[in-house]
Amino acid sequence: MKEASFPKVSDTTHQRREHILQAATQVIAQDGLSGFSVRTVAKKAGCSRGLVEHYFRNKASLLLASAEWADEQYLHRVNAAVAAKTGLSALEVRLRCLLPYDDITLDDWKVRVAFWHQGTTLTSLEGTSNRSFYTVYNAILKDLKDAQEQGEIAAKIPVRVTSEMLLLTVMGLCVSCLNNPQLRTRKPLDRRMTMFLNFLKSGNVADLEVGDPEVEY
Amino acid sequence: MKEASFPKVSDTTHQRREHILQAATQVIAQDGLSGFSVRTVAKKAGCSRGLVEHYFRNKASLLLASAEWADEQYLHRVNAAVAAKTGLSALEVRLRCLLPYDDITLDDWKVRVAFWHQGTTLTSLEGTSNRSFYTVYNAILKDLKDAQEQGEIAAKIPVRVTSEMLLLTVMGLCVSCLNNPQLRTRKPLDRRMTMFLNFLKSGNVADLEVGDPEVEY
DNA sequence: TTGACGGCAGGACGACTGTCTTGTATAAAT
DNA sequence: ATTTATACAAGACAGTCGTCCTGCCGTCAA
Repeated sequence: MKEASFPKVSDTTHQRREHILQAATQVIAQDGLSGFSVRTVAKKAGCSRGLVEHYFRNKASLLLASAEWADEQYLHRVNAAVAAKTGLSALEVRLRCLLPYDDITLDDWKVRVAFWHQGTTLTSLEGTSNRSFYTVYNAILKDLKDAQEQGEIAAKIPVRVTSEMLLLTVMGLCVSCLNNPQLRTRKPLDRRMTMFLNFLKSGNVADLEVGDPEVEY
Repeated sequence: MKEASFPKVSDTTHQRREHILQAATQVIAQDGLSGFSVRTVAKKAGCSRGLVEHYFRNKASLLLASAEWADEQYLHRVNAAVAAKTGLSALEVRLRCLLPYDDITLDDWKVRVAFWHQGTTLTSLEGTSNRSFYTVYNAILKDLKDAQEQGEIAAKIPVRVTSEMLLLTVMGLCVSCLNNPQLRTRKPLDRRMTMFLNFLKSGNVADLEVGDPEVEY
């Protein structure tokens, strides 16, 4: 076998690749897809165009790799945060990892929306967005099932549709935060977070309201 | 007063402007923002670059006008569909107008996502997206209040947070449809629609489930 | 009849794009 | 020691971009 004798991909090589991908997602978050070019990514990464082209066949594959990398990064973060938690407490940190409490998660959502948009044109990106949706969905579903087994929530709650609705709502909330600076501050987000959890525990819409709304529309 | 003697904006002038705006949103829906240029819009509208530049100072203002136009178009459609309805039935058609049942509403969401993305960079677009969100929110809120007065839903349902959650969920659902072709067909959308409505009427999560899910994740 | 002017078309230009290509330096394989 | 392959840099090029600019044509004012 020839492959076995080939030198393993060195650490620095892998690191440089990741470095470029990080730069790429930063460019997208800061300047959008219109500011995303091989040159700007190279500049952000502090290297030459040649290097970027060396690691990525062309612009499209750089974009695809960036989408996958951004997704992985989120999964790493959430897995570290959830740690050994299960049930409702796991669900809570999982959702909190999504909410744009800081600039990092806000940039995450900017990047996600960028890829959603790009996915409407470039079909190769469709799969990535879709896969990451179902990854989060399944994680939430498992949390809810655990919560049910542990008796944290009622047994008659339909976990599948509830998981989906929860995720969809959080998605809607996060993209709303993108163009509403008022919304993406600690208090409004926390209020909605406790709303969701109380709602799950009681299972009744009447218990949705938690305190006064912080903004009047 | 000099303005009074000026000839009114002729119908053809106004129509040509709208024609260009329609072409612009079509370009965005079909080819995305990366395919959106003065030249491509002109070609789609069947006129010259000069004409586009004549009606719109520059590319940015064309983009902004397109965002506002797309928003108006949706409002016209939904107002015509809602007509004299009130309460839950009004709410239902309002939400159904959002769901991507056909290519028109699907393109609508493509365009919306495009502007969300653009809004993360171009702050002049932020306001438009935000305003249109609260327009829909207020409409839903009114429907829910009416439904409450008419006794269609329980009096103790907190209408404000419920309206918000409903809208956020639908937003999340619609963007999910963008990169999940399975989801944007009649049956899955209808199932979720009746879920939402049943949920409002009963007010209990336990009643969320409606039939079997059409897709297993 | 002359002149002004708005609707409209398209040329010109400099900036930027993705990609192809050639270059050099370093390290591994023979 | 010499070949081979890889890591990396940057020049060249053809194309597209937004915008400015000039010009044509029709209409209305004087």
